[in-house]
Amino acid sequence: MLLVRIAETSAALAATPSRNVKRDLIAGVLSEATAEDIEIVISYLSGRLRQRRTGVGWRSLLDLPVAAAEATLTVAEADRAFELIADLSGAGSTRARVSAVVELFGRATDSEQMLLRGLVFEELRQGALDSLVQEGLALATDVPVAAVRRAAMLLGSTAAAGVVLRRGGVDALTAVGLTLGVPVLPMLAASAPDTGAAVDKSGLPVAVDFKLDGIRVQVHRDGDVVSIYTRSLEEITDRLPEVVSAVRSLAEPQLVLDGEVLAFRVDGRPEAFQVIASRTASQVDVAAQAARTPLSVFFFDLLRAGDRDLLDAPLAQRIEVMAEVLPPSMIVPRVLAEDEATVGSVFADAVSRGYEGVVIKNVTAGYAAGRRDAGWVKIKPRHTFDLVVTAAEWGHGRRTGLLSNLHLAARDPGTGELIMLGKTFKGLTDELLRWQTDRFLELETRRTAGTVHVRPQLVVEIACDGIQRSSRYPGGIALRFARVLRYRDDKSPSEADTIDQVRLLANTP
DNA sequence: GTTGCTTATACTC
DNA sequence: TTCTGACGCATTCGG
DNA sequence: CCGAATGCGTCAGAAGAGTATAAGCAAC
Repeated sequence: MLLVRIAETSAALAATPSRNVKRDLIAGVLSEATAEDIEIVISYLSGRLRQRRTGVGWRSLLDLPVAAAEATLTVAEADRAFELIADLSGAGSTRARVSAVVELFGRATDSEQMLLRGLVFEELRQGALDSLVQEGLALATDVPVAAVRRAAMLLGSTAAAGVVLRRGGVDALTAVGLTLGVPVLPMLAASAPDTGAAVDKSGLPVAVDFKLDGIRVQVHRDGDVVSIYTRSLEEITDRLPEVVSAVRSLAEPQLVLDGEVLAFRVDGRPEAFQVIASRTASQVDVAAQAARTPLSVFFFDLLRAGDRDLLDAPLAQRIEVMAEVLPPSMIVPRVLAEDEATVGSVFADAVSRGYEGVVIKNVTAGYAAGRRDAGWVKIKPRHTFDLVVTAAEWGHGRRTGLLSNLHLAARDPGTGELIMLGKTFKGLTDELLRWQTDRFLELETRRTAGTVHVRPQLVVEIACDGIQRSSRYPGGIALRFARVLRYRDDKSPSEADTIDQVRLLANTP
């Protein structure tokens, strides 16, 4: 298939708001794709390259060659080019990568260059990603969407499901099962502001799991072979030797487990997220790091034990089997709750012991991978501060022409200076965006690239999940997941919160 | 040639 | 990771 | 009884914080 077919479809997708029209457009392209092309075509339609990392970023795409006049590139040729580019390494590879990129883009027309750019950045902005492609695939092949979704979850991608479907038809698609060593898309949790809202979503009874602020891991074991995958299904087995040996020590030889790795401080409270993230991201000198910061693994789900496939079993049953095959020390702290009051007390207990909150899980629900429905609902405490806006950045995409990203600062009670703690663009309605754009332009003092600096006059109430150590910001701390709640018209900057008040969050025992 | 700093990329939440 | 807004579908409301 | 209004689930897209690593480059 010619790449221009995808490029034109992508443009058409972007041009229509209707999900049904998008689905039909996708189905049209997929019905034309050959068995050889189908994986690439599905990948591209859902806005992704097949290659996980190519080493090509915005810098490499700064100056692109003049576009080709005629559309000759095929999807297979584009894929092969990215395959070669991804393989480059060592001295001189940066230059080689640039010239390979230039060559590829030089063969692409204008619309194809736009498509390739979108694929590289995963910012196609055509209003269709995986789920709509799944609907299109189902329509094109006359297969129920649910069957496509299920195979995609079990195989880790829609593209993989499409290959099976094209090669072996519906029968092959429905025959796809959980396979040891093939990671499944992880189940995701919805969120709720408090226990009442959470229980409304999940129903009762529920398992109330402590929410561990670490790194999600999916662990497969087939005898001596243990594989560990991240949330995005990247394999990180070699980075977590203690998890490998912990799982190898279990009696059950065949397992698929879902859990979180965590580290502890000497006082027994969980380490900061950054410490665990650093461990999980490190590939060099793993043994020394493991000695310095040992990780613990806590599993909260079990999808396979021996020949028992538990994917569709209710959580209550999966919990029972977990108790059979795992020692209590490897199971997430968890309480079964019949009522909201119990959920509330477990939440309070988890937070007071330094955990991130809780995730409540309906005990009748199966493992619905890749979906963010009401089966799991997370609850986290919400901290709020009144901070001063010192600048705002011009938005992109649907926020073009609007001042969007706010620079937030707290007062230094000693000097009276404002100390920047981070930025946020979240929580702003369209109306608020328009209002603040006008207001900031009135308060403008100077302008730097993409940023309008303003007189520190406006106070916003900001919610965040917590604070973290920062080497970037002058106060040594930064806000985690900051979002705007409202402007405090009733407060002047002198009444905003101080950096000391913000720091108190870090020092909770 | 080695060392140390900077930049780009890719990943976690 | 969080949040807002738009779409599509099902259910309820009103003349 | 039928079209309009409303509610809800699902999806897309706006962009934050940190950390590690490889390659490039300047200084010794």
